[in-house]
Amino acid sequence: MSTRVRIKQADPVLAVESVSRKPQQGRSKASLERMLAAAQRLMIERGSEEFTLQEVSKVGNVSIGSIYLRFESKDNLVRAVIADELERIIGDEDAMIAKVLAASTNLAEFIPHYVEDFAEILRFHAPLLRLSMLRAAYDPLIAEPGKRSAFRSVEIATAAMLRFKAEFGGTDCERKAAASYQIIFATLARQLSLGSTGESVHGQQDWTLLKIELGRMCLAYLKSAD
Amino acid sequence: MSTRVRIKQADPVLAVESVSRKPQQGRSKASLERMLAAAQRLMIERGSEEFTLQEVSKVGNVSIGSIYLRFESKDNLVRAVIADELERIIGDEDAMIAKVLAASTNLAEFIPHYVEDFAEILRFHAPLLRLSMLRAAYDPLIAEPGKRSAFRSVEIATAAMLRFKAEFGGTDCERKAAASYQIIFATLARQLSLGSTGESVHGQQDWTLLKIELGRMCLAYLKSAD
Amino acid sequence: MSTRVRIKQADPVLAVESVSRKPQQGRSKASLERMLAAAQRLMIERGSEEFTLQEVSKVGNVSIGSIYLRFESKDNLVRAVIADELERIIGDEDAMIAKVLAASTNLAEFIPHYVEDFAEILRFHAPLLRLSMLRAAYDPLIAEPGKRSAFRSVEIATAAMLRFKAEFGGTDCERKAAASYQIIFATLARQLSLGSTGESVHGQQDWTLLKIELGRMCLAYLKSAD
Amino acid sequence: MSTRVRIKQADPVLAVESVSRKPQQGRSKASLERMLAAAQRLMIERGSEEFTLQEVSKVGNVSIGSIYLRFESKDNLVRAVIADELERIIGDEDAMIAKVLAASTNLAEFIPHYVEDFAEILRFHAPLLRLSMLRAAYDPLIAEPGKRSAFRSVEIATAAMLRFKAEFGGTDCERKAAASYQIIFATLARQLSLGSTGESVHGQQDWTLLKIELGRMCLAYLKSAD
DNA sequence: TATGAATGAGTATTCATTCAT
DNA sequence: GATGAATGAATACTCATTCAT
Repeated sequence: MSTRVRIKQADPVLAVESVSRKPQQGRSKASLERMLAAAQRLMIERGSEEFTLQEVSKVGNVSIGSIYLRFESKDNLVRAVIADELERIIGDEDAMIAKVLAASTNLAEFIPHYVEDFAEILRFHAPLLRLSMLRAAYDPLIAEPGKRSAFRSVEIATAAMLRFKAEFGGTDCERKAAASYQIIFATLARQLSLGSTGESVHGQQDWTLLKIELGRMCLAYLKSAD
Repeated sequence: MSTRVRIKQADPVLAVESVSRKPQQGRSKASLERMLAAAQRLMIERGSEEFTLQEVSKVGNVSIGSIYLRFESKDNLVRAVIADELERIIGDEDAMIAKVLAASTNLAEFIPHYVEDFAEILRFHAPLLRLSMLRAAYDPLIAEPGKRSAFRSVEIATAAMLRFKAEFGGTDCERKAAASYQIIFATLARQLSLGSTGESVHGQQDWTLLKIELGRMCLAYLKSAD
Repeated sequence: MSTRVRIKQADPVLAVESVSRKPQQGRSKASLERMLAAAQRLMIERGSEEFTLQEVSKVGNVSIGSIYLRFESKDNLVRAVIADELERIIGDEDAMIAKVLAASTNLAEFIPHYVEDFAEILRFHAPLLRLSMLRAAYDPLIAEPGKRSAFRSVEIATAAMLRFKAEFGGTDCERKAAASYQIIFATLARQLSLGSTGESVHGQQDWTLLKIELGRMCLAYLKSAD
Repeated sequence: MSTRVRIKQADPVLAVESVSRKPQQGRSKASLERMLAAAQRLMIERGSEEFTLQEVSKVGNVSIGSIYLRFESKDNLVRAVIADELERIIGDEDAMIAKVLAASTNLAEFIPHYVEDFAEILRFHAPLLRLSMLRAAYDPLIAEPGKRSAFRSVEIATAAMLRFKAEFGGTDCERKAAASYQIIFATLARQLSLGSTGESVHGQQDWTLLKIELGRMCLAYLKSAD
């Protein structure tokens, strides 16, 4: 498979339909789904892209030829798996923000709730999100949709915080909201090893505690006068 | 090289002396250093462990046989490079903390200064630190020293903050200091792509700004009464 | 596609009707012609048999299944294309000989004219003729019709020369006529890379010159007393 | 293996030493020779380049890795086999010309003798010469040395004929000598299927006869006044 | 009849590791 | 000790052929 360096530039769009060769239906569709599911499963189990097409063929009960009928290369299969996941994450976040906003009447309610639910989404998607971020570092075809989904995440989160702008201390609310998002995401991501930080996997204890403190810190910051 | 999965359990100690087969001296020592330097250089240049021993042999002007005389496997060579780096990072942090403490008379001086200098250390060691964290995810032989160096980092940082315990708001200063460290580290790490987060590489602007806000947030949090 | 070695012995007849599975008519006929034309075009463009049935399907607007409905294998499709071409070459030669004879009143007029027009026919059919000869080396099913068309070519050419038998020097006119044909054909074929002879592709200059000298040589030979 | 189209341009030199990675000696040398001999044998047996490296490995009793230690690719191995053969052909021709010249006191003795001996050399090297010419059509790395060896062949042959220039009829002896060479080579090559001409492999009878007539034709031509 | 999706055997190439010198 | 040539398992990708619809 291509090493980091050999990625060829190509069409930057990347939903499954764009990496996959054709829209499919019926048996074809089922076969496409089986190979995507098999690849996804292997990627999650292994925590890496180190699986062989032979394995996908066996696990997904699809012939190798079939895979090449849908995907130009193993790289494109991996990209499709990741692109799918990114789509799902965006959907989950949209829904989550709506739900949390509906349940919150002020900033002090919103922030901890958001941290909690955002953490849950990240935890759920952690395995593939991790691979997505790793690959984005050298594959522009993943970097692009990765960036898009990240921007989307920033936007909906800061927009939500700014609903409570009146409670913010100081001026420059946008800056504060943006910084809060960055810090929340970075901290959660690290706990989930999205950024692979060595001692990462803490006990449940630390993790719960950290989420609480993270909320407190953001609240203190957003409300602070200066 | 072994895939994530194939790591064999082995002696968990890992300073260079422990991965290397023998204590060396003179010519031998020089040769050992050349192979470590070559491997390090390749890892930094490539941003990955995708180098061949053939390359190490050429770059470091060492024979392949020599490498196997010192290291049981390519994995062990990589581990030694990482272990070395972790040692150096610890040293740098110790010195940095001492310097920043000496220059700070209160928390409001200490925090931004610490964020700034810690960021610099992480930036300097980013390439290998990234590989270290990536590998720690599946290689217990790296996870262990990684954890040790991370604990050390937490300890000296929180100890330093606690020097200004009197300025903290609320009770439970230890918890606040620890959370502050976690959040500072996570945020800095993410900006440096230590956790490869897609849109990661921000402009100088964002980066500078974020460090400032990070300091403000921590200060607000540490000083807040509740 | 079968390698040189794997050619299966089979019915040695080979006009299109013999390789094709059934006599066709109407829509079927048109489809058969489209696949033959597509294959021919690809063989000429590529200068080899390295095309895929997928490509024939696309270029000829025929389904792969259709191809297998007419031909037992890709090999047979290729054979049909070649057999067609051999038929056409024979027709062209017949017409050419008649025309050249009609225009010539003696050997000195006939020979250069024949060389010129024969060269033109070979040039026109060169791409497929080349493939035909290459394949004949290992495929008996092509060797056979190749031989037939070659014999035909010898026969009509020598018969034509022998019209001017009275002008020949020495005895054994048949032998001389046959040798002349062989040498003319071999020389022309080589210039057209039919036999791929390395430095083959000469300039227009050499080519024109060689045809002239070839005529002179044959004339000198045919007329020489001994 | 690369299709006709994918040949990469590269250093145009091509003796074995240039395609092979290093000058070798002792065991190394023997191993290099075994793989060359195995490849050569397979190419001759198959009459094509359709052999696998697995086969070379088995036949030559060399590991696949060893092959890649000497040759960058299967293509380069094939090139080396061909380049070797071209070298040998040049040597044989030089010796042959010298011998024939020494034994001939006039053109009528030289020409048939030359045709005979040249035919023998071509027959001996026919199998690889054929592959060489086939490959030269699309591989510049073979076209170049092929051209060189062809030019050499033309030069020494025409120079030899011109020793008997005094016996030539007409003017423009160089042109006649050159044309004679072209026609002799083309005719012999075709009989040996170097140009794969379908009915090619004639009986011993025809072949012997043709060589005689070829000599007569050249003599008649060279001596003819006009 | 006609279609074209599915199949899977076959092959060049890489690179960690060994071991004869 | 030191060398680096030799080893061979492992893997992405192609394409003729089949067969369910």
